[in-house]
This record gives sequence, C-alpha cells and structure tokens, in this order.
Amino acid sequence: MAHGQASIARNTVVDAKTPNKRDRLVSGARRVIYERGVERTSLADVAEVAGIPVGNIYYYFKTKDDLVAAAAEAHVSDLGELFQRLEALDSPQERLHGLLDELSHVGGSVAEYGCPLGTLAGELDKRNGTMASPQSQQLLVTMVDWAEQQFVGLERGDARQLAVALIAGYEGAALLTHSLRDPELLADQVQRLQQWVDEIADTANQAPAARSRRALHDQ
Amino acid sequence: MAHGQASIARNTVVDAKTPNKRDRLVSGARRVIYERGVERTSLADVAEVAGIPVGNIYYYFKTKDDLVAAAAEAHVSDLGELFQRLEALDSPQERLHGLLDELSHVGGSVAEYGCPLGTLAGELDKRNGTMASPQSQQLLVTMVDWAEQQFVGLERGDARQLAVALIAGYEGAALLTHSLRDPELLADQVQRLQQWVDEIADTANQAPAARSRRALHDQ
Amino acid sequence: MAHGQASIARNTVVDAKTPNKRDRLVSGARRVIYERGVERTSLADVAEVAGIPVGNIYYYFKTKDDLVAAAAEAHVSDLGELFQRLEALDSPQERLHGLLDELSHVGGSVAEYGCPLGTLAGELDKRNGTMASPQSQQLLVTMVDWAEQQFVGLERGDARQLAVALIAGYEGAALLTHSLRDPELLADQVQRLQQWVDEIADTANQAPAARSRRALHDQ
Amino acid sequence: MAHGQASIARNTVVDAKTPNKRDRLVSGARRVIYERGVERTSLADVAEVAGIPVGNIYYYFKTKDDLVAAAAEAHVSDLGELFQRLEALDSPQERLHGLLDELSHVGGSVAEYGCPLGTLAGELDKRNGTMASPQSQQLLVTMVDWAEQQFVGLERGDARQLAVALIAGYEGAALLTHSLRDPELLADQVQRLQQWVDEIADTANQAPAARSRRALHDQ
DNA sequence: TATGAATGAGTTTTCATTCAT
DNA sequence: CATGAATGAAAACTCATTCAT
Repeated sequence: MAHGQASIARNTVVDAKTPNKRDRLVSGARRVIYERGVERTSLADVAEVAGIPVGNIYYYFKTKDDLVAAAAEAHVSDLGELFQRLEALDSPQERLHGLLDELSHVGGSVAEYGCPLGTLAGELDKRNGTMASPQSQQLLVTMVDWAEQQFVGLERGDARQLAVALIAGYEGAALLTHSLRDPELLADQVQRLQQWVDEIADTANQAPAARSRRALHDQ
Repeated sequence: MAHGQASIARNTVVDAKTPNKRDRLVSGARRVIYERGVERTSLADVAEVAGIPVGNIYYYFKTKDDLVAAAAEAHVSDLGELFQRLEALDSPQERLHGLLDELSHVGGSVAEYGCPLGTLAGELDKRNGTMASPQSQQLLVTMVDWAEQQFVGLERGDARQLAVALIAGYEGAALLTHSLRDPELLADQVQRLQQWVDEIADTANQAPAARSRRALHDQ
Repeated sequence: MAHGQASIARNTVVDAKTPNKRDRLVSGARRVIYERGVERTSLADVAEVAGIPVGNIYYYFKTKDDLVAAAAEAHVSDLGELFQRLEALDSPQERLHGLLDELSHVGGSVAEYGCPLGTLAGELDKRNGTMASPQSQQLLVTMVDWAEQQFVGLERGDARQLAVALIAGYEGAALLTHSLRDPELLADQVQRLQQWVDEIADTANQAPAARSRRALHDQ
Repeated sequence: MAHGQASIARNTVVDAKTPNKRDRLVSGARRVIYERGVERTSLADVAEVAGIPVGNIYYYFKTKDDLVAAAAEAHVSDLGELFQRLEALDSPQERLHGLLDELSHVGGSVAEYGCPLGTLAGELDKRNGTMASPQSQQLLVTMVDWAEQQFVGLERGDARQLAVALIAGYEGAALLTHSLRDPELLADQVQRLQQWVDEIADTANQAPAARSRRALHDQ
C-alpha cells in the first residue's frame, strides 16, 4: 500500500504505470494551496490542476490532511535542497544573504500570496486545533535551525535568538507585504535584514571578543 | 433596521430590549475567529457563543463576510482606543514600548492562537482573492501608521520603514511563537524590539544630527 | 380588527393616524410583484417600498397570500374603473379599442415585465396548487366578461368565444413580447387585434343577419 | 465529469453504471417544475422524484439554474423532434394543424398546469431579472420560427407576424384555460386557430396574388 | 490501481411569521 | 396600533470521503 511510506519513496524511481502521479498531486496541491489557502482549496481543485481524478487522490493520501501534510513536507524538502546549495558558499554571511535572496525572489508573488511557508504555517496552526501540528512547526523550525547554525558559525552565543529575529523579520515583512500588496515593502525590509546580517558578520570578524554584551537586535 | 452599523449606539448603555446583541455577536465572532480561524468558524459556532439562534445573525449582518468585517473593525477600533491611551505617555519611546507591551500581553494566548491581528489579516488576504481586502489592510496599516508617527516624533526620516520593521518584527515573532507553541520566543523577541526602540530613541536624544547615515535596522 | 373587511373599507375616509397605509402597502406590493414576481418578492421588499416596518404588514394582512390577494383585487378594481370610463364611449368597437389601447400603453413596461394581469394570474395559478385560486380567475374573468358584453353589444352569438379570443390574443402577445423583449411585437399584434375588432364591428353594422355562419376567429 | 452535457449520450442506451440518472433528473425536474413552477420547486423535490439524494444533483448540475436550463433545453429539444415529425406532412397547413393538435393534447393537463412552455418562459423571464434569459427566449422563439417557416411556405410576406399571432393566440388561450380551469376553452380556441390557418391556406391556394392587402389577423 | 459516481453531513442564506413592548 | 427584534424551518450549495467496478 502507498499510505504512510511518504518521504522515502517519493523521489525514488517511478514505476511505468504511475509517472509520479503522487508528485504531480503534491506539487499541484502546493500551488493551489499557496494561492487560495488550505481551507479554500478543495480536493477537486487539486485533482484538476494535477490532472488526476478526484477519487484517485485517495489512493495516494488517506485524507485531505495527509495531502496537505505532504505539501508541507515538500516545502521542507525544498528548503533542504536550498540549504545544501547554500552550503557551497564561503561564509555564513553569504549563506544568510542567499536565504533572504531566495525567499524574496519567489517572483513578486509574495505581494500577491504571501510567503508560501509562513501562510501555510499559519493555516496549519489553526487547522489542528490547539496542539501544534508537526508540519507547521517543521516548516519554520527548519529555517530557524539552519539560520541558527549560520549565526553559530559567526560565533554568536545568542545564535538562536538571532535566527528567530531573522526569520521573524522576514515573515513579518512578507505578511505586511501581502496585506498591503506592496512589493517594495518586502524589498526594503529584506535590504534592512541584509545590512543587519552584514553588521553582525563584520562585528564577528573585527572584534570577536566584544560581542556578547551588545543587545540582540542591534548589532 | 440594524444593517449598516449604528456606530454611535454601539458602545452606549444598552436598552432593555436588545442588550446589545450585536456587540455580543461581534465579540463572540472575534473570539471564535481568533481561536479557530475565519474559515473554520461557522455562523452556528458564533451563534452558539453569542447565545442566539443562527438565523438571527442575519438581522444584524447581511453576510458572514459582513460579520467578519465587523470583527476586524472592532479590532481596529480597539487599536484606536489603545493609541489614545498611549498618547498620554510622555515620549514616543514610551509609547512604542506601550504598544509592544500591550501586543505581547494578550494573556499568553499568542502561543496558542497567534496574534489576533496578524492571523486575521492573513486569512482575510486569502478570503478576498487577489485584490487586497480593505479590512485586512486596515488591521495592519493602523498599527504601522501609528508607529510611523512615533518614529517621526523621534525625528527619523526613515520613519515609515522603521515602523514597518517594528510591526513586521512583532508579527513575525508572533507567527513563530504560535507555530512553535513557545511563549518565551515572543518574550525574547519583544525584548529585542524594545531595546532596538530604546537605541533609536537614545540616538535621537544624543546626536540628532548624526542619524541619517546609519543603517536602517541597527540604530 | 382590520382583517377580512377588505374592499369596502379600502377606499373610505382615512383616519388621521393612518393615511392609508394599507393602500400604500397594496400598491407597493403591486409594483414590486409586477417587477419581480410574487415568489421573488419578499414582504421585506414590499415593506421597504411602502415605507412601512415589516412587522406592521401583519396588522393589515394575516399572511403574504392575503397581501398578494389584495394586490390582485386592486388590479381588478382598477379594471372596474377603466371599464366605467370606457362606458362613456359610443360604441362597443370604440370600447374594445379603448381596452387594447389601455393595456398596451402601460409605458412599454410590457417588454420589461409582461402584462401585469397575465403574469400575476400565471403565478397565482401555481401558487395555489391544483385548484383554481379565486384571485387569478377574477383577474382574467373580469376582462373576458367585459369584452363579452361588448361583443354582445355587437350582437354576436359567439360573444364569449370572441371575448376569449381577444384577451387570449392580447395576453399571448404580451407573453411573447416579454420573452423576446421586443416592444414592437406587442404593437403589431395589438394593431392586428384592433383591425380584427373593426371587421367584426363593420360586419355587425353592414349585414347584421349574415353573421352567425362565419368562423370565429376570422371575421 | 458530468457537467457540460453529453448531449449525444443523453438519449442513447443506458449503461449499467448510470441508468441515465441525468435524464431522470431532467425529466423529473421538467415534471415537477411544470406542476409547481420553478420557484416553488426545490431541489429536494426534484431529487425525490428522481429517486436520488439531493447532494448528487450537483454532480450533474452546478446550480439549480443549470438544471432549470436543462429542463428548458429538453423542451426545446422535444419541440425539435416534433417539428421533424411534422416535416413528414404534406403541407404547411397540415403541419400547423399538427402543432396545434400536439400542443393542446398534452393530456388535458393544460387546464391543470398551463402550457409547459409558456409558463416556464414566463417564470424564466422573472428569474433572470430584466435582461432576457436565453432559455426563455429559445422556448418560444423556436415555435415562432418554425411557424414562420410554415407561413413562408404559404407564401405570406407577413409570415413572421402571422407566426406570432398563432403562437400568441395559443399561449394566451392556454393561460386563460389554466386560470379558469376550463379545458373546453382551450378546445374552442384551438379550433378557431385551426380554422384561421385553413383560411390562410385556402387563400394561398386560390388567389396567390390577392393576399397582401388583407388584414393580418383576419384571413 | 483507476475512476466516475455517489453520499450525507455541514454551511451560508432567506423569509414568512410571531412576539414583546 | 406600531415596530424592532426574534425564530425556525427551509433552501441552495459544498465537499471530504466512500464505493462499485
């Protein structure tokens, strides 16, 4: 059976009869969910963009929730690939820049639909009632964790908090950008964040000792 | 008829006949929407919380959208009152602190449900398709505008961007806090933002001339 | 109480407090019903055009059906007045012309809304299930009866059938006019009917004896 | 999917899976709509008659309007078949007789429910507000167009107006018949119309040149 | 596996009618 | 008599999920 094996099987070789229908389903779901939101996306919608009959979705996913979870996982997986690519860069500073560049270059669609990860995380939070849904956590934790590593690389003892500040700064900017439908807003704030990262990096390079006393957000 | 709100009567003393059922409706809606999200809140839910039959909602609101809009407006109206209270404080610095205090003291519910304004704005953005819905804009614009005034009070030429950075920083932090169900995260970030505000204020007081060259996020 | 006394009280002197609210109600109902149809007209609609609170309708009419019936009766009553006016004319021929003129000069609204009497009769037929509703009968019977009298005045033994043919011709033309939204169609057919009436009248005048053998529709 | 009718399959043999549920739906709708009127027919009514759950209607028709439209189209389609059958007759005169026979032999149900086409057209006119609905036009236009062809076949220059007169005469008679619940009324008027058609046909045969000067309704 | 077709519970919305004052 | 407010029963429509083949 196909239920429950999830992420391992996903990128393995596809058998002839099913040229990765599951993948089409997941990426279709991702797209429609991004544009319309989870709650306003019906399985019929997904089926249509994926070119798959509705009933067939249930061969690949037991419930709508499962499909949504898979879409979330795909986002996480993409993030993983991104991080791997960024690993090739020379410094944490460049890598953090790379992340911000990537996030803000989703093609101006942020003003139209918001940040894919942030909006999805927000919806998943509501969807699963009070207890945190594992997927929504993953979405953002993945980013925060990675950013934390970069700040650790800059030898910051408060790396976790800096990471949170960075991601929060970006996600908040994306929310405002979406709400006000103003792409420039995102550009401005991303630039601010880049400069902020630069200063942290500069401080790390110049005076690696004097750091820890300075306030969190302001280095 | 009751459609088209009687904004004057709304907060006045309640006459015996209708112990402000409309208000009960709106605040019931606000609460349930905050907890479950707009899409997952049925009018039956709201009716139950407000203790009235579903059909009766339609005496006060022509559509669900109207009720949601009223809930959003109530948020904006509350913000207005908050700002008025903060106006009593002596300095922009204190006022900005006041805002952050208020926002983060919604009773620890941020970890459970997120920021009421941010999550609502996010949902409204999706609800009304691609074009921005007036309510979701208002929600955040109200805050940004007010914050901008405070930064103008600190004689910052980049007041708008600072305001955006502040609100974005807070909203992003709230999103992460909610997603990770970690109240401390919010506390940390709010503290960061407070310090950041303090530094901007200090700079304004000490060397009002040297400001403009410094980078945006780091004063 | 006001229920049930209906047509007598209607045109009597109005007491100061109620400047014929009932009348305003009835004529409001007539108008809206004509434009939107009985089923698509809500009591709220009627109340609005009449400038009367919804609840108050029930002082004058026990049910929606009663109000509709009153609207129908008002049409009949108007017809009565029309017939009285036409009585002043010299010949049946002129009177029948007068009826057709009146019916087709409702201001081109026939193309927009159909014949007020015909459409209402049609709706009432459906509204009251299988057994004929007294009001819908009255609506058309009143016209047919009167027309019959005119043909009797032309000394036609088949007066009833001629009357039916005339009214049917008109109502059918109004239906087509409405459906095709083509005012000229009505004008054409009314002209046809006028000529047909003329010929019947001519025949009556010229050869009062030769009549009875000719076919019904074709004189 | 089933939306967007499979007009070909509709009247073909039914495969085991779906014993033409769509057809059952449409003809059920036709029947109930005929008897109760569009506005007073709920989808639940139709579902019951068709023996299917309400929700399932929406698999075949996106909205109630669509179902109603399908019912109207079915009427038109039936008319098409009728006309094809009538084409076999030798003369326009016989064909017009055939139409009238068919229309008035709907089983005496005209007195109970009116003319299926006329009543439906009337309701559709109201349903779609002021602008003509395509279906209601089609209903009557189809008949008028065909009748026009027959009068053209009788070499009448005023064929269109004669066609309108014929259909209007019939529809008006059906309306009166229904309103007065008097089947004889219809019989009488249909006979009149037949005779009228005969005279036109006779005139065409005898003196094909002398026609155009005569009045419209009276040949 | 695949798929068109069910199914049924839920959601928004409308409205005639009633009620309390 | 007047009226704003209430109420509950429908109605149209949606959709996740299941089923038969």
